Amino acid sequence: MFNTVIANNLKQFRKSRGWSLSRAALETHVSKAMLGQIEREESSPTMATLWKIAQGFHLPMSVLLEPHSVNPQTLAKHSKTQLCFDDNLQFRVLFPFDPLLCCEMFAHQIAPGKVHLSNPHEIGVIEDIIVITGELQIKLTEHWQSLQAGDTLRFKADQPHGYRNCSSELAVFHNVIHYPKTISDH
Amino acid sequence: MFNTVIANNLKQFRKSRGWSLSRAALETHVSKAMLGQIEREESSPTMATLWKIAQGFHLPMSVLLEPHSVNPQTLAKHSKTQLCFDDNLQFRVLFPFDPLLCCEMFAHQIAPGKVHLSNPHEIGVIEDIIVITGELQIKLTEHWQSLQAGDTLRFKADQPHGYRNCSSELAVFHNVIHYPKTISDH
DNA sequence: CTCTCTTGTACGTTATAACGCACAAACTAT
DNA sequence: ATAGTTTGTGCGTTATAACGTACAAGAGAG
Repeated sequence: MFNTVIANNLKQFRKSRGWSLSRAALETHVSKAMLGQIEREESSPTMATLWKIAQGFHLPMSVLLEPHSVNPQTLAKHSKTQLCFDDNLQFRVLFPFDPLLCCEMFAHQIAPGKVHLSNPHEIGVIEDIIVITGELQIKLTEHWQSLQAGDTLRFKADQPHGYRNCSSELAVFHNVIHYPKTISDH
Repeated sequence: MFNTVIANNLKQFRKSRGWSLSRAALETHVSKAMLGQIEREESSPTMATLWKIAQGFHLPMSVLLEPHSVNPQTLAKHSKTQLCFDDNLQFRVLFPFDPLLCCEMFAHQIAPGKVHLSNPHEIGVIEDIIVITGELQIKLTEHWQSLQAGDTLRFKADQPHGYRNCSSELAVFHNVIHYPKTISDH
């Protein structure tokens, strides 16, 4: 269940920071005993507690809630991966989320005539678009704008946005998602 | 705080479904009284409870957790820029250095038979390579390795490294340079 | 109109999250 | 080697989540 994801993520981030339970308790204002319980999946934390933990680690909530494989601090290499199909937008992971860099990267393809509308990310998330081939239209604040191959666009992704391809050729673009490094900016 | 986000989202989705608290309780196996408490922000739900709610509404957790506020604005947009020439490596800026994100991004081209050796960056700098077209060889720790189009590589750039193109076609790759957060003056 | 059903809230009870503290084991310094 | 400090776990206590139930108000049916 979901408590496993949180337990693994909390353990991973605490270890990568080199924090003891006591240090983490000081930083998060959640008791050492409770942090231990969460890591051992002996308790399901409330949202308020999870929020304190995320604040203390200066991480967005989503990072605590998403399943992660362990990302080593050493070199990472990825060969061209299989396309995944998600509605009208095909994608593959170029770099999975890295808690140190607070970003992840995808390569997307959108076929002629297809539209994809994205749900907003949490506050503070910024996205980069780099058009590789074709022509991509992107919708921001209810307004569609056109990007050519070689164009780039950076926008706040904590708002609804969308992609579509009105041309007659496949559009390929890369998407870097930057997560906020601190939550205290809210 | 975060309970407000959840309260608003729960209310919104329940209303849009036309579900009463009783119906939602049946679907989610969370008591009517608790759902009401959550919506009125009188209680901070545990992750286990939230999971049941998401399941009952057939929604991913993230939809319950993300604020749906509108914060529209394009941060940066760049059309295809002019190539610069730097020894054997041609480049153009995709995104200039951003002190908030602590990264910058370039598109590079290296012609057949050319080699480029880079001096080490300061300690902590990490580089991403995304090969767009052609075949690129990259030298790390005195060892050349080959990357194909679609491959990615992340490495520590605070050590000597190099690029070369041994093929008969132009190689194009993108390069994201992540600077450590503590050295945001670039 | 009256009667029945539905709805959301309040309240007391039960279950469990979250806490402070003690302590054994491990680690560090002399 | 010993002494002191740190670490993570277990336990009992406190706080609160989650529950079932009662009920006033609202909605719908006849």
